[in-house]
Amino acid sequence: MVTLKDVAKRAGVGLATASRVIRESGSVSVETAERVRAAIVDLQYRPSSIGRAMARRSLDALGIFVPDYADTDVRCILEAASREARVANRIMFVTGSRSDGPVGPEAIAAVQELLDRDCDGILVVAQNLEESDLGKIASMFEKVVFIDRPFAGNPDAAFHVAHQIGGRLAAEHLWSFGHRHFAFVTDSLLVWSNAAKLEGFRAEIFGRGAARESIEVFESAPSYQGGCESAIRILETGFGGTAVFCSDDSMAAGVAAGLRIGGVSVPDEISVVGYGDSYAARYCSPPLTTVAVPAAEVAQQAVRSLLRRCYGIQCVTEREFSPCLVRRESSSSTKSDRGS
Amino acid sequence: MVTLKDVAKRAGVGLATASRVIRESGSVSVETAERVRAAIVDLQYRPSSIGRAMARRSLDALGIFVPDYADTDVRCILEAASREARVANRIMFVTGSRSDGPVGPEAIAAVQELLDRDCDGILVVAQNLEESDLGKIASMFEKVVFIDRPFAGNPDAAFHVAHQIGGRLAAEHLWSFGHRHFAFVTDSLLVWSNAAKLEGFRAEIFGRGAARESIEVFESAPSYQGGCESAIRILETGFGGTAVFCSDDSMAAGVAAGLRIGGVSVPDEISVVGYGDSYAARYCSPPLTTVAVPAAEVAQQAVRSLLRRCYGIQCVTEREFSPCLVRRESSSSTKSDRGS
DNA sequence: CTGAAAGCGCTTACAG
DNA sequence: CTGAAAGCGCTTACAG
Repeated sequence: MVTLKDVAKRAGVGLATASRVIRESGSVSVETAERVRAAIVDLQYRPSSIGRAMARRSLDALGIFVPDYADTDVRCILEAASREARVANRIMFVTGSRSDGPVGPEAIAAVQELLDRDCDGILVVAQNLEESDLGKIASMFEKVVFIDRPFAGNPDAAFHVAHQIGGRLAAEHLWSFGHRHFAFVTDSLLVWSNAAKLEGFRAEIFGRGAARESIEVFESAPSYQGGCESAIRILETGFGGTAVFCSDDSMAAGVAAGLRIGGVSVPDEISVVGYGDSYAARYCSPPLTTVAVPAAEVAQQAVRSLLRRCYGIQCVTEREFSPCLVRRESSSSTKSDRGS
Repeated sequence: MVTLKDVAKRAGVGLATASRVIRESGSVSVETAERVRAAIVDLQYRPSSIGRAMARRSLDALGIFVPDYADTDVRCILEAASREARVANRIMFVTGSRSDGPVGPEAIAAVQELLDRDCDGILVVAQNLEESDLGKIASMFEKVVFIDRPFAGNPDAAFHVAHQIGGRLAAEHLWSFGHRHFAFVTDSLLVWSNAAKLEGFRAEIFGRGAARESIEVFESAPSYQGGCESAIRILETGFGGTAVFCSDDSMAAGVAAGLRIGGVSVPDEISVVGYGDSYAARYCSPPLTTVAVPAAEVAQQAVRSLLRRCYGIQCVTEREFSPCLVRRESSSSTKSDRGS
């Protein structure tokens, strides 16, 4: 392996000088620099990032933990995060769950591994984590940023979409179409984002004077299958409403299918609104009205804030991320009262 | 920062001994080991991976280049790759394209960066690269493995699905339903996987005695939109066939939609078969018959082969990855000759 | 502008 | 079983 020492010897200079021309720091005379550069080319020298890391005590690396690659947003997050790091001349370590066990312990183990790897900062995709998990992680290491979930213990360390606004948008949209009685379909209200969507939805609906009973909640698995099952339960319970808001597009696609199976037409009899603007929303039939979410921007800003904290790199960082409504064909104005 | 030296001093032993008990290598008396462990706990010592990397001249890290996160398989690939690396106690650096420019130069630049980071081995998701790009990359570094594309320059360094078989499966399926005249819709035959799908499709169809004209090729953008446009062109050219095979599910979903817009029913008048078994296939209407692909296994085996080459870690590695047909509702037996 | 030297935190023959 | 020492490839005061 060719080292700096070889370069210095070849160029007839000291180690320090050779280092200076490579780092382009400090002052070196033009001729000396020229000689060093020639030596580098001759020897095909490549600096060792390990040696540099040793001396500087940093790998210039960030780490990211991704609990669930199946999630729609993860693609955007990873892409935006690795790009943002690269632009700042940092590299990104990725790590995921090892098993399908509870995500809290997985996240903690992963963060520990990332720390053992001497990352300067860590990003945690935290959508399925609980406040207490975030607390534990934050106590392990100071330079952590959470994505897709707020952190009461340190709000500045969390970047996430304002899902309450997403819920409001869906409510507003359905209300304006004349709907007054709703079902909310979700996988679990223990997941922060789902609770936030419902919170916003409720705030908007109740704010317009509707009664508490006008929103019924149904829970099932976070999948097409789960949505289908919810639809069946909705029909079985004699649901008298005209609109279903789902916390996830796959579920919404399943709900639409399940309703159709049950003989209910979408959107003529029941409108369905999804969330996420994923493939499921675009390709299902009818294409879903849904709430689109700026996942990439969230990740980008999260990385930037980490870069600032780790390296003092200054860049503008936004903190507000609002979703927006995408109108498609699964929602329409109420045609008839389904007679409840 | 607490270092090994601190631990050794505290335990009253030499550096070498402390190192031995941490690495659990070499022989150390039970009592000594006990004292060292106590010191580690007392001081909350965490070994520095940078120090270790310096001494061992390896970060125990692999790198992966992902050209396009939008690709369906990428999720599986990243998940499988990072998991497989982690199981072997290695970490994974991720890097993607910086721009939307040509992927060849992007890949080369990324590999160079990964090398500069002292990765021990590199994975390249190579679906959109050309043989010459792979050649250049292979000449930069020996320990590279390509995913999703064969490499004539070194077949053992490439792991990919046998898309020819995927093409055959689609052909077999459609043929058995009585179809004899086809359209193949793709974004570009310059992409290896697309060419392979068509090659397999043709081999099967021609092998059954069909004429060359029985397969017409249409090219458009690799998206729903593109598929839609292809469908319109197919109808405009007075296509007399009864089946469309697409190199990609999104395009197939678009084709189905486009045909419907053109007044042609799917699958009653024209059958559509997609490729990839992505969300688009599951959620579009009608759900698409498609070819499912073992993307995760390909990535897993690619990582394993790299682990073997970089660290001599032995594990069974498969080299054959066959897709399989998923029958859904977009294909059926020919009802009528569309009179060509 | 330049270079010798110390130091970053480990591992690993080697000698005892 | 144990420890002093050399070495991994850089960076960076410091003195000249």
